[in-house]
Amino acid sequence: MIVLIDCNNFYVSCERVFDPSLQHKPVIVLSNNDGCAIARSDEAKALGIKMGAPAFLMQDLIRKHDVKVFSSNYALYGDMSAKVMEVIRSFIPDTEVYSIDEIFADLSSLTYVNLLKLGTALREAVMNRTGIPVTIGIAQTKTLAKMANRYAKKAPGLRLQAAGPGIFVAEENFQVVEMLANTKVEDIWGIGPQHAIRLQQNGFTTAADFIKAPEDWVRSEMSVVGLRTLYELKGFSCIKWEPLPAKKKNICTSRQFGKLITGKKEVRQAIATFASSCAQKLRKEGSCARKIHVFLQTNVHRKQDEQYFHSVTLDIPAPTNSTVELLKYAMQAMDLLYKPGYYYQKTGVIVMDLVPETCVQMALFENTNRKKEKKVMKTLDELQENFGDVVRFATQEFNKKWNLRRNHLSKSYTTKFDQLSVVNSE
DNA sequence: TCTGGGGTCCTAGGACCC
DNA sequence: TCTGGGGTCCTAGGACCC
Repeated sequence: MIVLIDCNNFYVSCERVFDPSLQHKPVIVLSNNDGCAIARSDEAKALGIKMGAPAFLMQDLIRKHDVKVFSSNYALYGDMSAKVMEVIRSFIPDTEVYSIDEIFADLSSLTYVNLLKLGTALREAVMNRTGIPVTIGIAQTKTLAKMANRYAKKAPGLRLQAAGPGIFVAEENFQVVEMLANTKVEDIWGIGPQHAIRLQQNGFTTAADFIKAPEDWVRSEMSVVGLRTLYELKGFSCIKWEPLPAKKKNICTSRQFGKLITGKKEVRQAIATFASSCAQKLRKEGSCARKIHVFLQTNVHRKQDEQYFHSVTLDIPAPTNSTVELLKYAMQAMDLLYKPGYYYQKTGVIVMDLVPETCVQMALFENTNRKKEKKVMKTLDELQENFGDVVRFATQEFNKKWNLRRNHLSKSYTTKFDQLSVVNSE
């Protein structure tokens, strides 16, 4: 059996841990630039605030209902996530971290356990040790566990058996049947809006309908991905178990600007900053890139402006994770991309075609001193690790005009000593 | 004035090879 | 009058996830 543990309204719950006065109040956390709502408390959802809703359209609602608003604080959420995962692993060693707020655990190595009791114990332990509320779904496969988890959250009135608060166990056949019958196709993990429409058009409304669909039809309409989902729902595991995070194949850093920019200098600063961030992420992964892709675009939502969407991909002769080299190529790309006269809103750098740094093929005419450069990068990473963003390459500059808006940032409770407040005396 | 930022996998079709 | 057959690699685009 597979367990899926999912943190409830995770970013909001993190903010609540450090400010208990936020309990029972509508709270939302905004995306970068304070753009859209990306996490909502139950109270905020009840007010009709949708996932991804733009903040500037909700100003009245926020004022009227005194919604508490936060800029996203990823350093904090990352730390809290690690703590939650640690608690889970202390119960079940075989786990797969699926996202910042979700973790799968495989129970097959455990001898007989009462699943409902296990779920209850997990919820209580995570709450006691981290303050984060979680929901638990237990079933035969990952897809079914996902569904059980969702079912525990969304359909409390319908659950007949095998449920505690925030838990649903789909173990016996009748429990699975009940869950499938009460789950719509669009709520199945792996079925997005496009496939949901196609399924509905063909008379498949619920998961119980979908499970009866002919396999060759599913294969031709939804490819092998859809077929895997179908098998998973029938109780046959066919989604890979990945206990260790796989190495990334692409790494991307991109942002919208705090305000529209036009100048080449600002665009250059931004691209340099993102390229340098990609280089850092690459070194952390232990990978080198063979290609770099840079894109630059205007704001699609501003119909009155002339639009510009362009990108360039450059091959890198010898795979690298050196900031110096990546900056060089990023600047070449930037010169190809930038055209004056547009109001730019967003740019980004993607490093692609990654290879492990241990098996990097040298270029034919090597002219950089790799050993020396590696030392410089190592020092740079250590400085960053210990003191934050204190050293930069000249092109990045300081005093950015286009910095993110983060007007509602909570304190860095877990990462900065001077902002620490005593929360938990455990 | 203001609309996120990451990722993955699969498929079809073109280019190219013998 | 005739116009092969089989393969690989790469890329763009679509669909999905959080």
